[in-house]
Amino acid sequence: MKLSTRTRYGLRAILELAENVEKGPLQLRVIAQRQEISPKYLEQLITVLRSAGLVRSIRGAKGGYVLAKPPSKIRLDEVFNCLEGAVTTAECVDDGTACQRAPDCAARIIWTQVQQAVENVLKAVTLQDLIRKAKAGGSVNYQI
Amino acid sequence: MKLSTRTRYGLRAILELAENVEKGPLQLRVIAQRQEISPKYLEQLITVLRSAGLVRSIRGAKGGYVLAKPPSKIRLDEVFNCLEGAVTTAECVDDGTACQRAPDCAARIIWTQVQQAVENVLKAVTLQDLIRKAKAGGSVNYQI
DNA sequence: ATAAAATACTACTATTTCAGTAGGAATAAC
DNA sequence: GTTATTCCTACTGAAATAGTAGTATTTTAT
Repeated sequence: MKLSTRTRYGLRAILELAENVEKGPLQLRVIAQRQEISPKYLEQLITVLRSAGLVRSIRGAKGGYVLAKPPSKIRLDEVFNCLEGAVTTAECVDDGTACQRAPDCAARIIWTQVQQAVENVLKAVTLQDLIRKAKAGGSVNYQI
Repeated sequence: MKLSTRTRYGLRAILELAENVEKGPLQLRVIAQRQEISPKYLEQLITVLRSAGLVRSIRGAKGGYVLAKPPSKIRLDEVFNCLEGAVTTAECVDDGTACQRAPDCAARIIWTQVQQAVENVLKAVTLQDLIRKAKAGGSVNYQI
C-alpha cells in the first residue's frame, strides 16, 4: 500500500505552498531545496497539480508557484486524486459490471469498505487543517 | 491505490477455502477454475498464504488446501499483510526516525490517518464476517 | 535591447515491480 | 507403480516508478 514518491513529494510541495501562502510566489528551486526533492522531478509533479487547477504558476523572473485557492478550500482528496489517481482499491468497487461475480462477491465487500474509509479521511481534511494540526504539536493522533 | 492482483486474487482464493471449509481439501486447480485465475500464478499466492500460517496444504493425490484456522479466526489484516505487505502509506508513519521532518510534518499526519483508517477496517473483519455479509445480500454497504 | 531568472515542454532512461510462465521433484492415494 | 497432487527453482515480458537532459518561452530588471 505504500504511496508513490509522486504522491508523497507532491503533497509536501503543495503543503509548502500552503504554509507560505501570504508570501507571494515560491520558486520550484526553493520548494525542492526545502523538501529535498530533485527539482526536475518536482517540476513534473507540480505540473500535475497545476493542470488539476490546484496550483497557479507565474512565469519569468520573480515568478514561481502559488496556490490557486486558499488552503482551507483544498481538500486532501483533490490532491490525492491528481497525484495518485482515484482511491480505487479494485475495479469492481466503482463499477459493479466489471466482474460477473460482483453482486455477491465477498472480496468486493471489504475492498469497498477500505476504499470508503480512505475516501472519508481524505475528504474531511484540508491543507489548512493539516498545517494547523502540525503546528499544534504535530504527529499526535486522535482515533476517530 | 489499486491493489495488486496478488492481493485481490489471494483474498478470493482464501475466501474460496473459507466457503468450503467443511468439504475437505480443495485443489489448486479447482480454486483457479472457479476464480478464473492462472493456476501457476495462484500457486505462488497460496504458497505465501501457507507460509504465513493461514492455509495448510495436503500433498499427494486427493490432496489440496484447507484453512489452517476457522474462518472466524482469520482477520482480513492477516490476509492483507502477507499478500500486499503491511498497510504502510509512508515509511515515517511507522518509523518516526525515517525522516528528520517527521515530528512536525503536516503530510505525515494525513498518511497516519489514512493508514489507521485502513487498519481499523481490516482488523475488524474476519473471513466469516465477509462470507456472511455476501450471503446476506452482498454489496450493500453500511457507513460506519 | 539585452541579460538574467524563472517556468514550460518534449523526450529519454535505468531500475524495480507486476503478473505471470515453465519444468521438474517430492509426496501420497489407489 | 501409476496417477494425482503439491513443492521448488528459475525465467520472462510488460508496465510503472523515479528520475534526468536539453531546449523553448516568458517576464523582470538594467
